[in-house]
Order: sequence, then C-alpha cells, then structure tokens
Amino acid sequence: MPFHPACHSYEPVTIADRLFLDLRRAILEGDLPAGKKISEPELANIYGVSRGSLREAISKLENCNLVTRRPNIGARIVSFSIDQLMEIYQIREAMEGMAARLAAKNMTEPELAHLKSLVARHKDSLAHTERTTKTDYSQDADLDFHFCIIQGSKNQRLLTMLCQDLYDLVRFYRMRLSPAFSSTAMQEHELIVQALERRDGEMAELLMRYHVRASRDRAKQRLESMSPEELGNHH
Amino acid sequence: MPFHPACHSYEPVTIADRLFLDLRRAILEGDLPAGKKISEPELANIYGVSRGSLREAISKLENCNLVTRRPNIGARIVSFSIDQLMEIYQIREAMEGMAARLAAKNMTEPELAHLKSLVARHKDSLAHTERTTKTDYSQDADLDFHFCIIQGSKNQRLLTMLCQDLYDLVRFYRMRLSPAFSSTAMQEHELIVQALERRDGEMAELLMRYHVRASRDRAKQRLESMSPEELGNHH
DNA sequence: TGAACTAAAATTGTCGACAATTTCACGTCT
DNA sequence: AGACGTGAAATTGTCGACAATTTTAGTTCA
Repeated sequence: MPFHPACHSYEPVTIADRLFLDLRRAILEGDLPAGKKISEPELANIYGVSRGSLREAISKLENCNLVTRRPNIGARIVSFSIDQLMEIYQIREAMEGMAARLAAKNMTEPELAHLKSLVARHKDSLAHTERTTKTDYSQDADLDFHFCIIQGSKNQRLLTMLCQDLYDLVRFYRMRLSPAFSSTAMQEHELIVQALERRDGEMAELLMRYHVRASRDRAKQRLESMSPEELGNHH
Repeated sequence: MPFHPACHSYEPVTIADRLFLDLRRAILEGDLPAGKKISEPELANIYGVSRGSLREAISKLENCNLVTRRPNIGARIVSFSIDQLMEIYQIREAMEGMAARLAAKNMTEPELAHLKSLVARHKDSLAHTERTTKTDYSQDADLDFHFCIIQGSKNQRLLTMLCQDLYDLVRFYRMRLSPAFSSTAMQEHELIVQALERRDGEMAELLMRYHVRASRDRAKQRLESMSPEELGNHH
C-alpha cells in the first residue's frame, strides 16, 4: 500500500517538508487537478499553516517540476501534454541507458539478487493473478525495477536527477494514463537483468534504451487510440 | 564580457530573483568559497534585504545544485569533489549524446549556420591569438557550442534539465580548474558539426559521446597532475 | 586531561502584517 | 454592443518579530 517513496524518503522534520509531501501526493493522485492555479491563501487555510511555509513547499514542488511559477502571477500545477511525455521518454532513454551501463559494472551481488527476486515476483504475479488488480501492482513493480538499476549505477548525481527531477513527472503521467503493463515489457526486463548478471554494460545499455523506446511507442499508441474526452479529463 | 547567461536569462523582476543571480555569480566566481556555510543574517545584512527574500534565493540556488540545505542546520555552498565531477561527465555523455542525435533531426538551417560560424570563429581565435587570454574565451565558446546543440534538439525538458540542473555545476568546476581548451577538443567539435550537417543522428550521438568522454579523461588527467595544495584551495 | 552536562548565544523555522502588483468589475465613450 | 479606461478587490512579494532548534562556551566531575 505504499505511495512509492523512491527518493524523498526522508522524515518530514519541518512543516514545509510535511506540506511538500502532502501536496506532492495530492498532485500525483489527482486531488489537485492538472493545470489548476494554486491559491496561496486558500491552500494555507486548508492545511492550517502560514503562507510562508506554504511558499517554501511550493518552491520544493517547483524543483520536482510538478508546478511552475511566474513572478507576481502565481503557481500552477503542471499540465498534461503528450509532447512533454514523449520528451521525458527521450531523456529516460539516454539517462537510464547510461544507468544500466554503469550498473553492470557497479551493482553489488546483493543488489543484483534483490533485482532478480523483484523480477521473479513480478513475473509470478503477472502469470497467476487475474487482470483485476494487476495494473496497480505492476506499475509499482516497474518503477521499482528502474529505481534498482539507477541505484545500482552508483552515480549519486544520476540518481538524484532522475528521482528528484524526472520521476515525479513520470508518476504524474502514469497516474493519469493507468496503462496496462504488458508481458512484453516484462520480457524486456528479464533480458536486461541477464545482461547485468553477465556484467555486460554495453548490452545492458542497448537493451535498456530499447526498452524505454518501446515503452514510449506503446504509450504513444495507447494515447492515440484514446478518445479526446478521456485525454481532456486531465486538463 | 558576458557572464554567460545560457538559461536563467530572464529579467530579475523580484528582489529574490536579483539576489539569486547575484549569489549565483558570487559562487561561480569564487567570492563565496566552496563548502562554506551560508549565514542567513550575515548575507541578508550584506545585501540589504530581509531574510525571507534571501531564503527564497537560497532555495533557487538549491535547485541549481549550487548549495545544499539541511533542516534546522542551514545551507552551505556545494563542495569540490573529483568524484562528483566525474559523475557529471557521465551524465553529460548520456544526455548530450541524445541531444546531438535529436539536433541532427530537429536543428533548423539558421541554427546550423550559427553553430558553424561559432566553431569557425573559435578555430580562428585558437589559431591567431597568443595563449594569453585564450582560455577565457575558449571556455565560453565551448559552453556556447554545447548549448547550441542542446537547444537544437528541440527537447525543452532536456534543455532545462541540462541548463538549470547541471550546467551551473559545470561552470562551478570549470571556474575552479581553468583548464586549457585543446585543439583536439576543437577538432572533435568540427566532426560533430559535420555529422549534424549530414543530418546523421546516429553518428552525431556517437561523436558527442566520444567528445564528452575524452573531455572527462583530459580533465581527470589534469586533476591527477595537480598538486594537493592546488586542489585544496577550493575546499 | 578530557568527557559529560548546562545554560547562554546564535541560527533557523514560522507567523502575521504591510506594500506592490495583478486581476476583476464597473462605468464611460465611440 | 464592444472597446477602453478607472478604481476596487484579491493575490503575490517583502518585511520584522517571535518560537524552536542547534551550536557554543563554560563548568563540573571522574
């Protein structure tokens, strides 16, 4: 039942921190609709905090690219756009490809074992369960898979750039598209793990780039088959 | 004589914005030494602003990865580390490689012409001038080159991630290493431009990745030949 | 001498009030 | 009716003061 902390898994010691986590969750889960303007006095009243703390939380949300601010105008939740989603996939192809290459070199054996068990569980769940609650779990498992590899790269900056600056956006879109996780994608995951086991960085990067590119194509295909109303819901 | 705005090229309409630009410049140029703790009351007095505005500026500096904050402890300027520099090069290899690939497809003819003239001027300057003021100009020219290609990728998110989240750090290190720009690097630039002219994305990516990797190796070699005192100056 | 406790000083976090700017509503003019 | 200008209302930016936490300095005790 976790919200999937990934990064941002620190204790909210200060009011602004707790507010940031609450608002982040609200945005990702759709409580605060995409594209909506944020009213500082209104939100400050709702959460029972001062405007100063709220502004600090909004500033953190801006770092995650979940809101955009303009001076003297205000902040608004990031809005849904197919083009932006495709841009994100292109960046993930490059960065996660590099992460896989580095992980093949730097991942520890326990980390590899953990990744393997994760994929095995995932495969099991995909084979044995009905389609009912599959998507939810699969999506989390997918994020876990990518997170493990990024962490295994042992490049701290790469980790923070992906987790802090990009993955919140990934969740933002994922929550609004609720795509089915295909068995094809899981097979791609397995191939990547095999390359990592062989410590073949070159191949791991190629396979990861292919996987992200294929995921992008699948997402695009799904989006183009969706009705305009379905897409419009999120604006 | 520009400070090289790259991104962040907006008018500082608010006090916190101007403060942010001033502090950013101070950090990059070494007025605020690396690793130093930021005293909010002290800085607020120096710049003659309230602590609130200063805190907002610090928050923006945190986005640029130029300072790190810990709750109830405070903010300090990012500190110099060879490992971190190497991490940044790895990320640049992946992201700028992708940028070159996309630029080969999406760059407009005027943009390409501008890039060509930029490299030509660069080559000229490297051939005709003495070594005196060469490095300064060359460094800016190098950044301009990379910036042009990133911009030519037409991936807005890639542009902001590189310019806002990474390139300030690149400048931070560049200003403290003051490396000579080699004619080798310039030849690599020329090869990349030729690939872009042919609209050969595959080759452009390969050449850019090679260029970034070679630059990393050159930087590492320079660093290892520096004395510990030289390196220690920046802590 | 040095480790541990204590109180004072300094620093960061939080808040409410005021100033500057934007947004909205109304009335006027063409 | 619609465009334009004006003033009020609302929103954001800025500030100084207070509260909570951390750091420091000093003292005591083993």
